[in-house]
Amino acid sequence: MAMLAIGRLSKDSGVKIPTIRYYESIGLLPPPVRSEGNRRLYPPEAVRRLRFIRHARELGFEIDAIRRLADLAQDPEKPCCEADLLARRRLVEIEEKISRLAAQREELVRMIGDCAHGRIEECRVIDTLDDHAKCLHAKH
Amino acid sequence: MAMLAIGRLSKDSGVKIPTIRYYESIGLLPPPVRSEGNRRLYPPEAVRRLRFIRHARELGFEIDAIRRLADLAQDPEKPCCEADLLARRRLVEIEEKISRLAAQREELVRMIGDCAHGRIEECRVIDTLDDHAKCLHAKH
DNA sequence: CTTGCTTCTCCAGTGACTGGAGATTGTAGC
DNA sequence: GCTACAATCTCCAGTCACTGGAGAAGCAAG
Repeated sequence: MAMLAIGRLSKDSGVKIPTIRYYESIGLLPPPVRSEGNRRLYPPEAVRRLRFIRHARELGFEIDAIRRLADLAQDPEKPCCEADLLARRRLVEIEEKISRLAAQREELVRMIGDCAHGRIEECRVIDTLDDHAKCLHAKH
Repeated sequence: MAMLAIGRLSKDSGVKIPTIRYYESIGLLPPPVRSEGNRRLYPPEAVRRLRFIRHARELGFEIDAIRRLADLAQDPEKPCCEADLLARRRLVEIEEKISRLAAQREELVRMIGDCAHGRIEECRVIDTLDDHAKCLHAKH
């Protein structure tokens, strides 16, 4: 089986070279064998592992969670409740983030809409920032 | 007028003491006068300025933007188009973030819903992470 | 043999804080 | 005045997940 240089692995997986090295340094990606000239040489499976990691990152999982997910993926016999739990946890996080952002959006829209585009003195944007009591929602 | 110690300012503004010192170090908050014993002594207006900053942070503005907003707030005669622009820019950012999160949410919900809670081998969560082609949307 | 590409290691920077160590200052009670 | 104890001081390191630069070495083609 043909081994891959880091540049090739990077292209095939969509993960940048420094990031691959970073993942190795934190133990997320196992250290590969080296060539005589000290270059990293990866087995073809590394592409799959890195794609897995990338995909999980794109869904916003933290490195620690990915470590666990990736370990689980190696072990087909285990029950999948932990994977499920991690996914649900991430989902809760996402929903919290969305509602926080939605509250921010609402207030910004109101600030911008109210603004008469005159001088700072009567600017709703500055005015609202200046006095939190002028927000409809104190939730953010 | 009574000057405030940093602990008092912190309580009145809702900004933690180390954060206040940090804001000073990056030039967001002007360095206050010092007591004989080298303690920071703030004028009462500092409370308002810090609340302004906190409110803007809660709306997700970056420090650089807040610097500009806070400077504008000092100058009632200026036109408010810059404040308006900064707010609109932040709004666009928020909307982008929300749509990215919504896409993540959608995929996670699908992964979790499809999962039969059996072994990893047939786990939809792991399976989907493993093969991005199994996502409906490649958008995240 | 030279040119240019890839890779190597090490280190510093990002943003916005947060917290700890160890020293000093201020204050309240006795 | 003395003793606790609280508040504050400075400096530095850590957070998270990378990202990029410097300078050196290896490698492939012409």
